[in-house]
This record gives sequence, C-alpha cells and structure tokens, in this order.
Amino acid sequence: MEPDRWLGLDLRHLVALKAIADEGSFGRAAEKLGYTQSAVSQQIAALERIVGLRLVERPGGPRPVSLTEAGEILLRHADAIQARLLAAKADMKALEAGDAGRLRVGTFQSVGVRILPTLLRRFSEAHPAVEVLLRESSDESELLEMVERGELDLTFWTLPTPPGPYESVELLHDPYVLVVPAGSPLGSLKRTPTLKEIGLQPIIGFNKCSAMDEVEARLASTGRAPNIVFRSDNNGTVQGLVGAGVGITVAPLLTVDEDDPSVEVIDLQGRIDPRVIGLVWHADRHRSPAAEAFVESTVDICRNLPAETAAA
Amino acid sequence: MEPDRWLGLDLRHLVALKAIADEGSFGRAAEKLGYTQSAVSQQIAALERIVGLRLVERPGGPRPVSLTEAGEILLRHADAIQARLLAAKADMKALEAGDAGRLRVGTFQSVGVRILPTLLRRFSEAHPAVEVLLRESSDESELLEMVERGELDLTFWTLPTPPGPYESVELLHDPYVLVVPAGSPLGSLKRTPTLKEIGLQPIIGFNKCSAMDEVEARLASTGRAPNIVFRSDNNGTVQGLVGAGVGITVAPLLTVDEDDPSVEVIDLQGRIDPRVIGLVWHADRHRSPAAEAFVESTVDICRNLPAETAAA
DNA sequence: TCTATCGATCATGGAACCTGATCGTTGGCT
DNA sequence: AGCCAACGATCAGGTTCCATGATCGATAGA
Repeated sequence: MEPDRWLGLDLRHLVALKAIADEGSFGRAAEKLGYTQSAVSQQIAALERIVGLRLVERPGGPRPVSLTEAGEILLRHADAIQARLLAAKADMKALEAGDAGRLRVGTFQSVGVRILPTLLRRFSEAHPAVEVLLRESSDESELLEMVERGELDLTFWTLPTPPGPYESVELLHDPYVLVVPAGSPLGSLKRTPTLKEIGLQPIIGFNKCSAMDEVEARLASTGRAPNIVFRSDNNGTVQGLVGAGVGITVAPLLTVDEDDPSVEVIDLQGRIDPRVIGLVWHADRHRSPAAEAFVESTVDICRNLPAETAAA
Repeated sequence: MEPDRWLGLDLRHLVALKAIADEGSFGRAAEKLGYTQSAVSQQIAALERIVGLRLVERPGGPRPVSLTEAGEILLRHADAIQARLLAAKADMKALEAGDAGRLRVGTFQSVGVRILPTLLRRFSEAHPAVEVLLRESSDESELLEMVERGELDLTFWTLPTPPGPYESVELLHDPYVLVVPAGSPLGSLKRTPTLKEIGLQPIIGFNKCSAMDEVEARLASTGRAPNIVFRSDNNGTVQGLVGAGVGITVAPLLTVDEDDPSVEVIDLQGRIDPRVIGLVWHADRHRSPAAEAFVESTVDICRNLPAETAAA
C-alpha cells in the first residue's frame, strides 16, 4: 500500500500557515511561534510540496505576503483540524481525571446571577469530587468557539447555535420586557406600549449581545432606527441608567432586577419572541459522567423555575 | 509561546491506531500499512506519550490486542481528522484542475435510470471541459462517507442526511407505489389496498436500501412483520419477479418501469410518505464553479419533471 | 519443558525539522 | 546610480524522530 503523502503532513506547518495569514510576514509569524524565519520558510515550502500548489504569495522586498486562494481554502480546513485535535486532547484530559476532575462551563451575566448559585450548590452536594470552573464572557461567540476547541466542556447559550459541531438542550424561555424609570409616562399606560412607541424613546443598550441585536432588529422593523444613547456590557449599569431617567431599555427578563424600586418592569405581551437559553456542548466529544450529570442538574433546576421562564 | 506537544503529533500514528483496532494485532496492522511491527510499536508508544494515556491493551503472548476506552474515543477523533484532511486534499486537487477537471458524483439505480441521462446530456453541452465521473452504489451509506472524505464531490441521496458535515438541496418527491402482477386480485380492487392487506402478501424486497427500510417499518406497524420472500439489489429483478407472480412489492415510483405490461402500478394515495431525493455535498469543502453548476442544472431538470415527482 | 505467537526494546541509518549565516529581491531615499 | 532597510529563499550543519532488522521478554498450548 502506497502511503498518502498528505498523511505525512506536519500539523505544525498548518499552524505556521495560519500565523503567516495573521501576521502577513514570515518573520513575524516565526517570532510568534518561537521559530526562526528560515524554519517557517522551509515549513511552508514543505507544505507547498505536499499540496502541489502555491499557498503564499511572496511579492519580494519589504511588502507583506498574503495567502493564495488555495492557501485560504486550506486554512479553513486547517482550523477545523486543529480544533478537532484540541477537542480530542480535552477528551483525553477529562478521561484521565476520571470521576473527579474539572468541568469547565461557559456562562454570561444573566445566567450567572439567576441560575448558577442554586445550580452550583446542588451540583456540588451531589458531586463533591467535581470541580466546576466557570468562564464568564460578555462576548457570547467566544464561548462557543471555546467549546469547539475543547477549552470549555459546556456553555450556556442563547439558542439556536450556529452551524457547527454542537448539540444543545433547551433550558428556559426568557421573555423580553420593557424597563422604564419608575413613574414614567410609558409605565402609566393602561395597555402594553407598541414597539413604535418604544422606538421613539432614548434607549440604553448592551454591547456584543445577541439579545440586543434582536431588540434592535425588532425596533428597526417599525421603520425607524432605534436611538441608542448609551451601551454597556453590564446589566446593572444599564438598569441604573434607566432608573436615573437617562433612557429606557428592552431586555430579557433574566437580565433585570425586578426588585429595583427605581424602575418599572413591563411585560411586552409577546411583541418580541422570548430568547431561548440552553446548554451547549461539542457534538463529537466524549461526554464524561460529570458533564452528563451537570446537564441533568441544570435541566432539573430550570424546570422548577417560575412558570414564565420555564421551557418545559 | 510553548509549543503544544499535541500539534507535534504525527497523523500517521493515528492511522496506525486505526489499523490496530481493525486488525487486533500490531504485526498485521504493520503489514497492512507497509511498516514493520517494530515501527508500529514505536508509533503507538510515541502516541501514548503525547496523549498521556494507555491507548492499546497488550495482553501479551499470542492474544489479540484491543483499544482502551481512551483509544476508542481518540479513534473517533482520528477518523474525523483524517476525513477532513482528505476533504482538504480533494479541494486542492479540484482547485488545481481549475475550470476543467473532474466532478465525481455518487448515484444509485433509480436516479441513474431516470434523471442522469437528461442531466448529463445538458450539463455536458453547457460545460464541455468538465468530466463527470459517476460512482454508483447500491449501498447508500457508502456514498455519504465518500463525500465526507472528499472522494466524491456530490451525491444523490435520500434525504434527510444523518448528522455530519453535509449540505443538501431537495430535488424531487418520489412516492411509494404498489407493484402487483398484471390481473391480480389486489390490482382489481376499486379502492386503494390498506397496508394490512398488502402486508399479508409475499413481498419482494431490496437489499441495503433506506426506501425498503421505510416500507418494512410501515408494513410492520400494522402489527405483523412483512413476509419478505426474496431480496435483490436490482430494480429490474424485483419487478421481474413481481411480473412472474412470485410476490408483490412496494417501491418508490422512480424504481419502477411503468411501461412493463406484466405488472400493474398502484398509487398508494399517501399511505406511505414519499421519499425525498436530493443532492448532497460536503458542508466544509470549497465548492468549485463546476459543482455549483451541476447542482443548478440538476435542480432545473428536476423542477421540470412530471408533476407527481417534482419537489417545488 | 519446548514451541509458537506476540509486542517491546535496542542499535543504527535516513529523513526531516530547526538554527544561524548568507544571498537575492524590492522599495525608498539621497 | 548607489546605498540601506526589510523581506524571503537557500545553504550548511546539528538534532530529533521515523523506520528497519535483530533480539529479548511474555504468554498460551502441547
């Protein structure tokens, strides 16, 4: 049987290709990876011999290099191969840890405040040997990428997930509500304000948050772009500004502190579909008993949340 | 930046792991791959050092070896990584070929007879530089696997596809029909026979065919396992035996020659949902202009098929 | 105990990765 | 035009790792 020369390909050479694409220079790619420029030059030459195509355009002189079309296409495959390898690595580490060990869970603000305290208490009582490591991010897409690369075992997520190696379970529906300063005109209406009425107000928004994207899209569909006067990553900041009369906000219920006397929380009565929060994991990774148990505990707890947020 | 030892992993060592799993022996795996037993022993030892876990159980003496749980899990990742690498290789080859080149298309019998002649004639007229290579299989799952490994660029398939890196487009709905010998009692009924009535007859079936699985499941749901008296891979053989009075069959319309005077074809009036035939490709591969054009041509032709088989 | 069937390890050669030095290409400036 | 700086390619050589062939250790069976 003749060996396929592609199987002799060195994965580090694919990593070099990516570094070159990022840096636009063999020299800086080498520095980033801890090699000499000469090594990187030879790595790419070896890769090009295997592939049979030019992968990098070298214009010569002091100009930056760039990937060819072939190089760009190969790079996409290279990224996926690397992610899969890292997922394998994570599986091996989890297996090594056995029943004890770590469970790395991604989360974001509102989940952190409302679900995690109860969840962690209950899970730790049932599985004292498992250490749950939390990774909070205000940038949701980062969490999903970390799941793909095996850097997180699980993550809370606003469903549906984008195309990729993911599986998920629905936890709860989180309805959008209108948050206005206490005693404001909108809050005194005997009916639910229309989206058009809401869109005329100054709006306090969130950064890099799929929930905010959804709100902006729905408000914009009334024919007028919403007037976002301020953005923050922090739920408390947003609500504080609303309470101070700077503006209003439309946000998922989980992000809102309903006991805050400076604001009034108004049910939008289905004017915007609720977001669905779920738990996501890597479809192709081995699921440890700890991860399975964590998913079950989370589903249980969310099933017993107040009725307006339960998924089942 | 410290290099991750996993990135220094040699893909050929993952291939060796698979060969050992298949053969149950370092020696036979070595022979299959064209190495010595010593090389394979050292490859696995190197792999185990990187992974940090035992991957193969070696009982010693003349007993077969087997993969550990860690080995089995890693092997799943290894398979996916290899498939992805082969898909990359196929993309590079397709890119090298440019506008000319080959388009490898998977197909099965009924598609072959009914759609391909027209399709190939039209496509060749429009794209004379593209050579379409057909691969017919009576085992459908083989076609999809070849798409994943970049061995086929496209395949006809009975939708939906299983989970995996696939994308597809619906081409046509192919209704199930009852095929009975000409002049038979079932054919003389003034109404559509029930599934229960059909299930009481001797049935001629297909091998390894999702359509047949569907029929058997539906017939079995009447409470009685269908009496399959003969199976064949060949549409013509099945129909010939029906015409000869050996039994009847329930089959997708595309597999049936309606002009055959020895049989009668009876519409089942929705008693079994029609199968949906589509065209499938690898979601993560680069789509060449030729492949794009082939998909378009196929969709066009199927849109203009007789009404009872059109999808749109 | 002996034999056969295994995989592990040893000694060694060859291939490939990597470093450091040098050469060739290009643009910009004087 | 000449010089300089910023690049990547190539060369020479050292190190690491892959693979072969021989030998050793483990196990089952007669």
